[in-house]
Formats: sequence, structure tokens, C-alpha cells
Amino acid sequence: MVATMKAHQMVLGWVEQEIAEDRLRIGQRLPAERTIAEQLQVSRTSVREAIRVLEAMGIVRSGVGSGPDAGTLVIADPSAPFTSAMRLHFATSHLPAGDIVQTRLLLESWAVEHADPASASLESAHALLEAMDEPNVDAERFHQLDAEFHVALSQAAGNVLISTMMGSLRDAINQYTLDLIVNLPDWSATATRLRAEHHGIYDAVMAGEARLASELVAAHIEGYYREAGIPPREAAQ
Amino acid sequence: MVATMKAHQMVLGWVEQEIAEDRLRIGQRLPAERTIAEQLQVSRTSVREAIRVLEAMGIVRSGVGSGPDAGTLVIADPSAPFTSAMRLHFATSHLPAGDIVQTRLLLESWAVEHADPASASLESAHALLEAMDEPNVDAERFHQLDAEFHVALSQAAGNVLISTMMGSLRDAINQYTLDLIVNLPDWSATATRLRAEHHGIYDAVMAGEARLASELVAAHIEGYYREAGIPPREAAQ
DNA sequence: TATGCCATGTGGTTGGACCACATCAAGTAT
DNA sequence: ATACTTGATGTGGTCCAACCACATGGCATA
Repeated sequence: MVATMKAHQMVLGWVEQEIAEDRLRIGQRLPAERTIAEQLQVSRTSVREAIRVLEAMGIVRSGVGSGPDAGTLVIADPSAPFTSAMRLHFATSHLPAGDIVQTRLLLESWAVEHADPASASLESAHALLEAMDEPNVDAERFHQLDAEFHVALSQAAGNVLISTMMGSLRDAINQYTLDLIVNLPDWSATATRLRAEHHGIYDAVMAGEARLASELVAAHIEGYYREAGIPPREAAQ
Repeated sequence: MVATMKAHQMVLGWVEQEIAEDRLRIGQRLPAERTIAEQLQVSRTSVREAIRVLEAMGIVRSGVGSGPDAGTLVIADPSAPFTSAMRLHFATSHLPAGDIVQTRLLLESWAVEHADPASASLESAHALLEAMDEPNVDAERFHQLDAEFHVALSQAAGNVLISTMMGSLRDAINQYTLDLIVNLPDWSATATRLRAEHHGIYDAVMAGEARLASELVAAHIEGYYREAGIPPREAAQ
């Protein structure tokens, strides 16, 4: 069993077991690479390959030097694997943009419908709204705030998996849409419309109008991507 | 820019670019590790670290020897990063099981509601139904068929991202629920109920009763996990 | 013609060496 | 006594050279 496994996979399995059995907790440091190599009787190279994978999964984070930021420590960044893997798979053309948009639509409209108006993340959302209302924000800055607003909104439902996925989906095709959106013939008019829609969604959530909020956000997202030339996939019926 | 990047990240970027600009397509082979190392002026070690990451993402697959199965070739397995990363993050206890169940509920009920009754995957689903109806399938086998049935059902909506995520979510907590389910006091009765529910869902989909199918599958999943002791997270309101 | 063997090219693994970096303790100059 | 310098230490980052296991394909041989 152990002998037939690739060396780096053995290390991965070891780390997973250490985490699952609570010997490794978030914030704690892994043993030094050389130490792990000796303990598991594999080369340091294999240990490093495993750590690279864990790093890509958002499970650990490595830092050189000494002190608190050094060494390899356990973190929890569920968005890392989604964002990077999604971008790659999107690049292979085997993951249609329409599917991504449609999925984001589903996740975010659910999140908004189930948002808790008392959630602290809605305060962040409101602050972001005001930042976007500033008359002299440029298109790029607006785009950034826009993304953060949607993430904050989704977090109000309290499901970390759904809000994480939602954000990653947006990121995956962000570069794909950014240029198209900011170079629209009348960006100013578009920005005005987006501002109004954002306020409408936010107000509906705060008023507890779950169904309305959900419909507004769905229309908002669909309109956004339609303008960018990526309509959500037609649902089969 | 290039100089400040970690070596293996440079390789990752190179591969992503090759894929994005269509010089690397699915099914094609990457150059040999030693060749890439020479081309990009990095060590073979760094190339291998990058390939390990791509492998974990389901973007490439490596094989030794000669012939068609040898070398590192580009594949498209979007489920790989979800399944493995989800399992790890679940192990860190920073990804509540309730969130996972709730998300699966959302994805699958959507997929069933938007399923195309003419989809070929529904034929697979039907075959799986019949296999589960065999009186002498044991609990473990039933569980396996059950999982495949739900995946086949989800694929009928035609959104590869949603059906992939759905399957990975189930896998992530599969081990967690398997023991509990098969060791129920009266497994036989549970199996009978599950069979009936499966048929009900399938029939509703085939009849085009989208809304009904969606509600049936939601109740089915919720009941399943409730019996296993993992009720979906209460939605905030 | 049929069989066996080995050259070739692939990824898999290892050990060792060196570098860059950040800290901390010891030593030194003021 | 204080402030500064300096070096020891331990971390990940990188590279190299070698060897292994494996699967094929062509060559030599029976």
C-alpha cells in the first residue's frame, strides 16, 4: 500500500491525516521540510512537491527566513483551488463561459435570497456602495469595488462554500469581461445604471424582501454579462 | 517581473499561456520535463513542482515508459481539484458539513429542475435505477450506484460545472456518511424508501414536471443527510 | 519467420550542495 | 549602561547529477 504510492502522494496523505486527526491545526507550522523528509523516509524533493500541491489548494503557505512569517504553516483559503483551477480549465475551452455565468447566477441569487439583514458583512457592502457612488472613481476602481460588493453580499447568507465559489467564478472570467465592460461606448451611463441596481438589491435585502432581492440580483448579473457578450447558457428544457 | 517569480510559478504561467493561446490542446503531450527545463531556463525540479500542481488540478496526467500512455499530456478533469481540495478543507473544520450539504442541495435541485428529458445521461440514470432494484445488491454497492445515479441525473441539465461540483461535494463527505447509513437499524427499509424516491424523481423528470422533480430531489437529499446526522445548515433569515 | 534482448526515452526518486532571507544572540564600540 | 554591528542559526528556494523503473521498438539471433 504505502510502497506502491508515489512518494509525494504519501506526504499528501500524511498531512491530510495529521489535519483530520487534529494534530495539525490552522495557524500551526508544519515541521521543516528536511524533518518531514527524514520522518517519512522520502527525499526533500518529494516533500516539496506535496507542499506545492497543498499550497495550490490553499491549505498551507510557505515563507522563508525566521520568525512568525517563516516556515510552512496551515491556513484555510478555500478560494485558492477554485480560482486557479477554474481559470485553467476555462482556458482549455472545456468549461464554457456560459456555464460559469449560469452557475454564478444560481449561487448568488440563492445567497441573496437567504441573506440575513443583520449580518455584519452587509455593513461592508454598504460601505462599498458609498465608495462606488463617489463621482470620480475610474472604471477599474469601480470594477474592483463592484466585485467586493457582490462577495460581501453573498457572505450575508452565512454559507462560506457558496460565497467562496461565487467569488471564484467571477474571478475566473474577470479578465475576460473587464476590457469589454470598461470600453463600452458610454461607460458613464452603464455605471449609473449599475449603481442604481446595486442600491435596489441592497435595499431589498435590508427590507427582508428576499424574493425581490433574488430577482433583482439575477437580472443584474444577467444584464452585466449580456452586455459583455457572455449570456448565460440556455437552460435545457 | 519574471525574475521575482518563483521558478515553478513561471512554469505554471508558461503552461497556462500555451493552453490559452491554443498551442497546447487536450490530448496533446507536453514536451519532456528535461526539455521544458532547458527552454525556460529553470531546473527540472521546478518543472516537476509545476506539473504536480497541474496534476492536482486535473489539467495534466503523467505516465512513465514509452508509448501512448507515457509522457505528460493535457487532459480535462474539472472534478479533480474540487474533490481533493474540498476533502482537505473539510478536514480543517473550517468548512462545515452543513454548508456542503446545503450547497449540494442547491446545485442538484437546480440541475434536476432544468434537466432535459431527452438527454442521453438519463438513459444511464435509468440503467442505474434498475441495477439498484436488484434485490441482492449489498449496501456498499447500492451506495456506489446511488452516487452514480445522482451524477447522471445532474448531467441532464447540461451544465458541466454544476454537475461536477455536485459530484465532488458528495464525494467530499461520502466517507463521513457511508458508515452511518449502511449501519442503520433497518437498512433494508431505508433502501426500499430510497428506491421509491429515486423512481419518483426520475419519473417526474421524464414527464417534464420540473418543479415537482426539483422538490422531490430536495426532500430526498435532505432526508438522506438528516438520517446520517448532517442536516443542512439553517438558512439565515 | 519468430523470438529474445537491449538501446532509447520517458517520468520517479534521491542526496547533496548552495543561495537568499529573517531573526536572535553575542560581542563591540560608544 | 546603551546602542550598534556582526555572525550563527534555521528556514524555504533552487539547482545539479545521477540512478531507477518502465514501456516501447528495433536489432540480432535462433
